[in-house]
Amino acid sequence: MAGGRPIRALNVAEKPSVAKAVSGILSKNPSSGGLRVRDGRSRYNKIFEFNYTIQNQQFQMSFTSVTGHLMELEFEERYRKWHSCDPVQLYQAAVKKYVPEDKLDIKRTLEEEARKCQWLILWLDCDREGENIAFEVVEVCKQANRNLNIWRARFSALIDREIHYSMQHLVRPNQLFADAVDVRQEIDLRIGASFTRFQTMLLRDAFNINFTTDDKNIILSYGPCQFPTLGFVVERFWEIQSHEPEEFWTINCTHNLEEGIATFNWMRGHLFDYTCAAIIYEMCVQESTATVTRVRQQEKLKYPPHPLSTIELEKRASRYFRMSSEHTMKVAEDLYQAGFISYPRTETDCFSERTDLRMMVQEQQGHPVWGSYAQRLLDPEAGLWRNPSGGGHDDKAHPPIHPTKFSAGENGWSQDHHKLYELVVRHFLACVSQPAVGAETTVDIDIAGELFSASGRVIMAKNYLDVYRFESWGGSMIPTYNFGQQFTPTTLTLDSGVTRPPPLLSEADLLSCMDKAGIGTDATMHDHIKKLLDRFYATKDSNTRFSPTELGEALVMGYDDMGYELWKPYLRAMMESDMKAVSMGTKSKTEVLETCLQQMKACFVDAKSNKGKLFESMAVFFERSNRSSINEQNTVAEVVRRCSLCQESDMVLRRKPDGNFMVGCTGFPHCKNVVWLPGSVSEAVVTTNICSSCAPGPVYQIQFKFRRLEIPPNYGVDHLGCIGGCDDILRQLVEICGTGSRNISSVPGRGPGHTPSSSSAQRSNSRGQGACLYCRQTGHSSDVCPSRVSRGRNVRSPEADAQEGESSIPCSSCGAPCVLRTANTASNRGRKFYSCRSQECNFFVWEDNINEGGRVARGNISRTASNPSRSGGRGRGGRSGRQASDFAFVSATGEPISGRCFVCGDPSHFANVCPNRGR
DNA sequence: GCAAGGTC
Repeated sequence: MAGGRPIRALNVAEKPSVAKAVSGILSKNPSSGGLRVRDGRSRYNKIFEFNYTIQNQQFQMSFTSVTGHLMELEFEERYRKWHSCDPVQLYQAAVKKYVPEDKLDIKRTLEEEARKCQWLILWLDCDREGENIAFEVVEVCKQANRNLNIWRARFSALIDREIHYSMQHLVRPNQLFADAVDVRQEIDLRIGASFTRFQTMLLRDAFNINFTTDDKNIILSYGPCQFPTLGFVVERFWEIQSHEPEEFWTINCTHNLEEGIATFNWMRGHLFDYTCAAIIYEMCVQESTATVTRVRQQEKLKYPPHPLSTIELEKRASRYFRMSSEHTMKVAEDLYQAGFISYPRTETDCFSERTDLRMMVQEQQGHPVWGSYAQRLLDPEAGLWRNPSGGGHDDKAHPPIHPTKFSAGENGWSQDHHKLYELVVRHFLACVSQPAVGAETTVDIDIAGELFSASGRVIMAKNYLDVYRFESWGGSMIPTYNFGQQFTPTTLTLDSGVTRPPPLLSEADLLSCMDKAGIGTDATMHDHIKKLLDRFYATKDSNTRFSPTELGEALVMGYDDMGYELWKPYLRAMMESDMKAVSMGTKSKTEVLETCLQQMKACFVDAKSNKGKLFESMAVFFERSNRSSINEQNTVAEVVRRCSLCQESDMVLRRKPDGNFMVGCTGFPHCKNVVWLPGSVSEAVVTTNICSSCAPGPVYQIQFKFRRLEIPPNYGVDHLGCIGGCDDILRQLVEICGTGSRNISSVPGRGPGHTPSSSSAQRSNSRGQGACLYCRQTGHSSDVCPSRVSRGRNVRSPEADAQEGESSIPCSSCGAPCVLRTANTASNRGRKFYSCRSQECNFFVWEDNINEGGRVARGNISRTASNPSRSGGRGRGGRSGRQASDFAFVSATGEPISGRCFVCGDPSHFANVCPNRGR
């Protein structure tokens, strides 16, 4: 590059702080002539000036910034109004990128500066969005100065060496990265706007959604990020609702010594089969001497967390302080703006090797609470320092969140500012500390062939736990044992428990789900969560756990009933992989856009024709509204034909407040032309088929669905009909069923459709009333419908567990699997029993014996203090020589319960020695 | 009035 006259270059960063930081670094050299600052058109985006040399060429640098995206994507004016078009048109409607009003001042600064420069150097963040913003800046600057020489600086941290290196090794901007973002923007806009308009106009006025005083303004939004987020909440809620508690049993053993108490856990964990657990327990009781089979001592380390990314900050603030992710980001932004912490929106969880970590620790030495810990960290003799280990994420744009300025608390800080700053500092100090060290002892014992294990832990060095007060690592003592040592347990109990459903999703859980599925970015995840609350789709309790509202559940249920997974994260995942393909150049921008929008349009059209499902799911929770007749004018009605009476307006298909359909003239009340349809219509959709005989045309045919129970058996449920006068079937059904022109209850003999419930009390019970939404049978509600089991809402059903021949329990005699079978003998036909699969073993037990006779001792049963007998018995097979009659059981309350055989019910022996077994 | 993504 030649020397000579200095070149004027305009540098642009993504945010003011980066413009300031990079200018500061580049102007440190005395030859820079110092750093000068002047105002631009925007009060936030200053312009920094300094001199710089790139490969012997002198430059006069101006360095300014934007604030994120400079442009927005929007539909052309004629599509902006909600009623301007059928939402389906939004899949083709023209869109344009423009600079919104509040960014015009930045645009003007860029134009003015660009005119004075020969070079444009782009310092946007080095991610896809940054690259897209770079091209927005290029577009604006090029319009002002077509001859600009355009360069891109690539940097991953605001560190002197790296910034200088970037400036000396400028590259060209990457169009493919920017294209990928263009694809995302367009898809998000078209899908979001079309579905939001569709479902809002369809449902808002049709139902009484009583969330606000003015629920006319409620928006039922759909978005490719917000809906899957709602999906996570609803799915967990359904999982909890469909949980069926299942009883299980476990054997616990304790041993008390002067040194302490050891609690031994059964290696089998727990068994769901009582008989099996009880028989094993019985064996243990009869041969209750415990033998130590292994003593293991190990050093265990508990590592400090990785450096702090945004999602971790949000999750931990939620867990430790119950702060919402949205509030956390607000407070973090304040701390960042005031210079106390680094940039809070980062995916990076590892520090660059060039970061001066020790200097950051030094800053904290004077703090009254954690200052002494910082001092210890810097003392080589303390041996507390450890270079932080990263979690493998790097957004190449920002470092992990860390303190940037010391503070012992500022005057203007709220409690939450204090808490969050403390979390950032303690987390940072923890990251550069040694892990906590513990000595763990594990003792395995054998009782009658069953294995149990106990462990204890002594904390040897707390290390990072000294400063990271949010985490703990419990220590527990265990007495000393030696290999081969034998002892008699102090207690040996058979305890029962019940499986519990998972808890509602916490905010931290929700963030994890989103992170895993790639929903949102570090900077937007909290927005999506907040949107669920703002849209009344979900609520958050004081424990930061989320439940869907009836509205949220109804919407997800509606789409689920249609068979779409629009509420699942797959659409976003598909878009993400397509975006990657675009950014790699393996797929073109147009190809991805066309394919995705084509698929989504087909889905939208299908959803529109299946809107009855959304109506049905909404009707489960909400009353129909009387506003709908007026406001249905606002929905985009489907045109059937030009009105043959007034010949001025269209005849459109409408659904009335009572749920019935009609075709009426839009010229009403001036023109009163109307075609009444049969009252038995449950769904009606105008098709694109044109009737070949009715005139004047076109008259579009309508696809009808009739309620089976309301039409004669010789008529089909599905019918493609015409209202132009040519359709005999339609005419006959009007005669037979009547029209939907009267109130449904006044038509005798007509089966109920989805009659709107008339009170809130009724509404709250609506799930248990009327026909099931799924199979339309009465007697159960849709959420427990057996036909839904396979679709995942009911996680498990008892019927599914009791499959003929399914291997379900280990044989208590030989250990081989027992299978559940159904008897086919004359006396026991249909009766279920378990039998052992082994040819050598003939273990057999009636299932109803287990349920009725087996549970003789509910709750905890344990051995009494009486001495166990080891005298030979009359049993056969397995572990011989046991006799049950010497034993008594006590219940959890200490009352004695005599033992009883689970096979034949005889109290004189146990099942494993039952003479009737296998008969 | 709608999305999600930047950012103040």
